[in-house]
Amino acid sequence: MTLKELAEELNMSTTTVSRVLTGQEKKYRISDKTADKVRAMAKVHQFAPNQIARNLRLQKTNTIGLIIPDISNPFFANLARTVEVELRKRGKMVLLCDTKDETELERESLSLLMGRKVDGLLIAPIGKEHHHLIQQPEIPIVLIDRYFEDQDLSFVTTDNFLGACIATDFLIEKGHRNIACIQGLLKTTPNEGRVSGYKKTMLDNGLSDYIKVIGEDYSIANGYESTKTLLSLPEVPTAIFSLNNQISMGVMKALKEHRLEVPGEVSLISFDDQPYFDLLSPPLTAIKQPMSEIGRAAVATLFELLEGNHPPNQMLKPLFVERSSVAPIYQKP
Amino acid sequence: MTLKELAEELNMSTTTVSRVLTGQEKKYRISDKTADKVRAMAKVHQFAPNQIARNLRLQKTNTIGLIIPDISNPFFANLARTVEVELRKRGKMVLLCDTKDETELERESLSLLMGRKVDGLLIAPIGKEHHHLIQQPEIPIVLIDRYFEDQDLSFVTTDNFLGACIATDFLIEKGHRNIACIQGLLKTTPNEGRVSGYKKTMLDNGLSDYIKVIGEDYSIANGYESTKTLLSLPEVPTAIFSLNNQISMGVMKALKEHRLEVPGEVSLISFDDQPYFDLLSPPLTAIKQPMSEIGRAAVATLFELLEGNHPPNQMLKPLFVERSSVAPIYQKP
DNA sequence: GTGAAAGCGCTAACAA
DNA sequence: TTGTTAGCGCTTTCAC
Repeated sequence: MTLKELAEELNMSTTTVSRVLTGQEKKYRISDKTADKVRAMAKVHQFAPNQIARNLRLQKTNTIGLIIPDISNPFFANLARTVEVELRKRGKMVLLCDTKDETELERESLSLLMGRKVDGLLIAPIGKEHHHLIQQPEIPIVLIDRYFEDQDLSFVTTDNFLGACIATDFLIEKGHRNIACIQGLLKTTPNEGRVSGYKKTMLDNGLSDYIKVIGEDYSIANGYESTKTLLSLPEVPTAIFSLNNQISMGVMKALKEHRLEVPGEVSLISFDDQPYFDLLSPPLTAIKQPMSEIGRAAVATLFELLEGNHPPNQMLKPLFVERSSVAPIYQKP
Repeated sequence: MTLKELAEELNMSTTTVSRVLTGQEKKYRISDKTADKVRAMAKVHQFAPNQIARNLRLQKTNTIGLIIPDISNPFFANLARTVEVELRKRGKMVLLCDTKDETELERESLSLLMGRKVDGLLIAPIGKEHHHLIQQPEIPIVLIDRYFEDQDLSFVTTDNFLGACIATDFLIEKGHRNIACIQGLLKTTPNEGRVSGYKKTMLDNGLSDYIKVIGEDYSIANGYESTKTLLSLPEVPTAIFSLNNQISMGVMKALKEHRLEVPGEVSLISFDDQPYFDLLSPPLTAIKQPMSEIGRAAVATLFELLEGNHPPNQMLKPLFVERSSVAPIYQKP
């Protein structure tokens, strides 16, 4: 049923009906009697305005595009959930695009979403290239997790540097000196932040000789291979700091294969906490990113942008979740 | 830039431009020269048609609504990924709704998506109520995972009955007799299928005295509490069959707290495989649902429906993934 | 207080 | 081979 049909049935103009249904009755001083009649009839017919027509007329879709590299990664799945819930609260819906970590798909997603005239964009970019992120015409964009120093797009992210400092500090306090770091995707801001935090802390503690960064992406395979490499070193590290959850899984797998006990023989801290970390053997000590906060902050930032403001970028504090994958070094002389 | 502006710049009618850009040049025998000019100019201006206007005119949005109870559950996250990728291949985008396992939100999502005139709906329903799933006007709907016997909506699901039979059979073959089953949400088809499979297999093997079904939803808490109850029984089961991944996490937690060794003292099989099952201690034996296949089948079914066909419902075969959480019973007399 | 009519940007029936 | 025009369903300016 259309607005027009409804109006005909009521013997009124579409204007009046529309005004009542969009809550502008006061503004146009429509009589209560008329308004009530309209509402009653609308209810009877379960009338719902055609959003497409509405969008076209209003030049606004109440739709936000959400672009993420891999929704099957729990990190992003959690993010997607918070974002969806927050946006819905504010009357927006989300068009989801999974880029499968392929820049080409990211580019494509972006133009598809622009064609659909989304009101704004929430992007967890892949991060290798990023100039395609700025589109014509410009619409509000908030980057999540990864961002770019040479572009002034708004972003919300974890304070990766701080997180890495906390993790490294903790290991050092437990007496570790030979601490290796297995990194994720090179040249992406989170990775660089984490690596810097690690390096800085090592340096500050006079452990520059032990600084060892290895690895190249956020994958199980990378964690696995990198660990194997570390184990083949003349001086095997007593602790590993792994820069995301997937890498940690690879590390665990390799360690298990080599029958090395954690934390007895090798200690491990992971960036990115996950619910199942509790159930691993041993339960993994981790730096937890505040996912819900990130999601909420991203949405809030986007709304500021939509309202024409200039919200500040946000670096949210990570949490330290101590479990039992780190042992003091003096246990093993 | 709009089609009209483009046409003006080319000194042509919008009709011609539209025809070329929608690939109907042959049909209307538009001269190559004209067509080339149009394409060239469109490229120069990076013209992309306004999809909102297009949708309104065509009465079709090329958008599919995806409604799921919890995208942060890896089961649904995986599903969402396959679905998104498959739909995109076929030129559709997805509007995502997370219902947080609340029927009210499911209802709301449905009407929001109807208002946006999605071409079809993919729903993993919560399953407690379901009459709101049939909307006016009717549009193609495919249910995923859960479905309803008394409604003839198309569905794609795992053969839950078969999966449960395989799991139970395996335990029995290993010599277990006292096998408990921790179930998920009551009165939902997957749960009922799994429970029936368990019961049937126990019955067929003359173990009716040992049939024990406990639990009430798909949560970690339920797995945890139910396990505690089982452990307080005079005759503690030698094996537990847990009906989903979340429940299994709760089971593991409770078992760990009680310092019961798996599989030494209690064996465990889980419905729903997850990547991290490999890393648990011990690695969990599981019944794996073919997520990618389910996603692909759901999309394929939806397209059949969109084309006016009557595709058959699908029950896909689960896979048995043997790891090391089940021990033969004679190890423990 | 209410309504007529224009127009958002596109496609397609009909005309030429 | 190309163009004119109506209309998808809604909101809103302007008029009464």
